Amino acid sequence: MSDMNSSASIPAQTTPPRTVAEATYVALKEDILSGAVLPGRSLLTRELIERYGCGISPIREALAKLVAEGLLEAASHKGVRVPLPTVEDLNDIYRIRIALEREALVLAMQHGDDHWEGQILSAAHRLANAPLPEDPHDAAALRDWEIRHRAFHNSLISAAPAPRLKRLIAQMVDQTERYRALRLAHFGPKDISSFIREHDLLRDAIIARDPRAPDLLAAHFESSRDFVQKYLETSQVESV
Amino acid sequence: MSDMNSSASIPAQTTPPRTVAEATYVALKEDILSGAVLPGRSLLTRELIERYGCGISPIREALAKLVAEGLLEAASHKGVRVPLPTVEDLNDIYRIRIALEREALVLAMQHGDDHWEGQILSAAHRLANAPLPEDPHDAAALRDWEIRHRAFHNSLISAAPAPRLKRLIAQMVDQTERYRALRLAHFGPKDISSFIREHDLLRDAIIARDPRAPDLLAAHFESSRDFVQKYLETSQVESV
DNA sequence: CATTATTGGATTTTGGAAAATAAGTGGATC
DNA sequence: GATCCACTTATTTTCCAAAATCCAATAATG
Repeated sequence: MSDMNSSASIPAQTTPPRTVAEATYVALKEDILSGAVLPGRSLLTRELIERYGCGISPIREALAKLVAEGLLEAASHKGVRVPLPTVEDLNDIYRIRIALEREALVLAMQHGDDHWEGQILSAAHRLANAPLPEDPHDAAALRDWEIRHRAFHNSLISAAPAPRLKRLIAQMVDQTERYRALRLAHFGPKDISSFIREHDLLRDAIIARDPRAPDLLAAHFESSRDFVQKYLETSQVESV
Repeated sequence: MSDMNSSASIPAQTTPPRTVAEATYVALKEDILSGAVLPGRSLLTRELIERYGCGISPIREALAKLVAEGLLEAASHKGVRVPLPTVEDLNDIYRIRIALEREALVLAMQHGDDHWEGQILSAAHRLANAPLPEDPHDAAALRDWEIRHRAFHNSLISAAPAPRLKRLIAQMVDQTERYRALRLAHFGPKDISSFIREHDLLRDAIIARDPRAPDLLAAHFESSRDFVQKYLETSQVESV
């Protein structure tokens, strides 16, 4: 009971994969989000079998799941590939995420009790204690910060009694993760302090049940989107 | 070139299934939405193979896709089943749908041209010309009305340049379809005329770019949700 | 020379059979 | 009489080989 939630070995309450297909799904997803599999290039079944050391069926099942989530795109008889990052796609994704998270936050603020508030304060504290490193190449520290950042945003809407809504939000969070590298690579000290302030304001507004909190959350995501968009446009020419 | 788009043989631009898995997916989905496979009962792979006359692989792929869409729920090593309809689930689904469609409508009203307006007027006309039958047991007429109703709502947001958003909305529409039977069975003359009026107001507000149109759309869905909810609560005891 | 068929190789898709897991059953023990 | 354990059955999950399909390069034709 002492270390049920304190264990930070694995983000969230990751249940151990019960089938090969699940394990493959998790591994493949991580490789997509981390950028290990390049956008645009189509994934060959044969290579995937070697890489993840299993048969066709689990691969196929994992691919189908990722396609349904939108993390991969498929053309019949032509394989699957990671969609290319574009400004249009970025806007499309953030628009959905903002609409859904706003809804979830309203719900959470209606139904959340003091236990929920405690979770938010705890997650905010843990986020504040792992500041973004000045050096954008410190992968381990960046990853740690990302996990805590995710945990913070997750805590905000955790009290919403809407499992489908929360599952959809999780999917959109994954989608925005695809742009993670682009975002973290360009973080400067000024952006960091601005981000921290937004998080603090958000936390306080939510705890105080300030009706403007959902707008703050939306604005937070919009600034995050704009930040990525700025560097996506410039790097558009370089890549591919 | 003459009849590229004019052919109305099949609703929407239903591309013919290119693989067995696709065909199975479509058939199984239709069976779920129409209520042919009962909620709660777990689907046996063996039975599905017989029913749809194919091997395991396409079945498995179709199931995976439907699970990812939320139309089926799966437990590891314990098969899949149609989720039981509940008031909580209904609210969860409609909450998502309303948030997303509102967003899409705002976008469509910004980007829609007169071609889009024409599509709306056309779809509205076709909906008005196929009034809901007085007899709630006229399955063919009900189905025809449903198709036109869907086409109308689809036309409203068709101009939104947001493929991911529209795909997600389509998924949510499917989810609400699960409650189709419950909704159509209890439609009375009063409900019908009320529905028609809401559609007309919506059409006019959107064409006129009335900023209150998104609110009208949300209210339309809310009344639809409340209608289903009323009869879901009473029938909860009977079934299962 | 441009355009259309053909062919070969690569890739996806499928069906069935084997392995792994969960559920059900009966009997022995306390 | 109730509980637990070993065993049997049912079901899901996985693997693999064969069939269907697609793509690109080549040959043939006007």
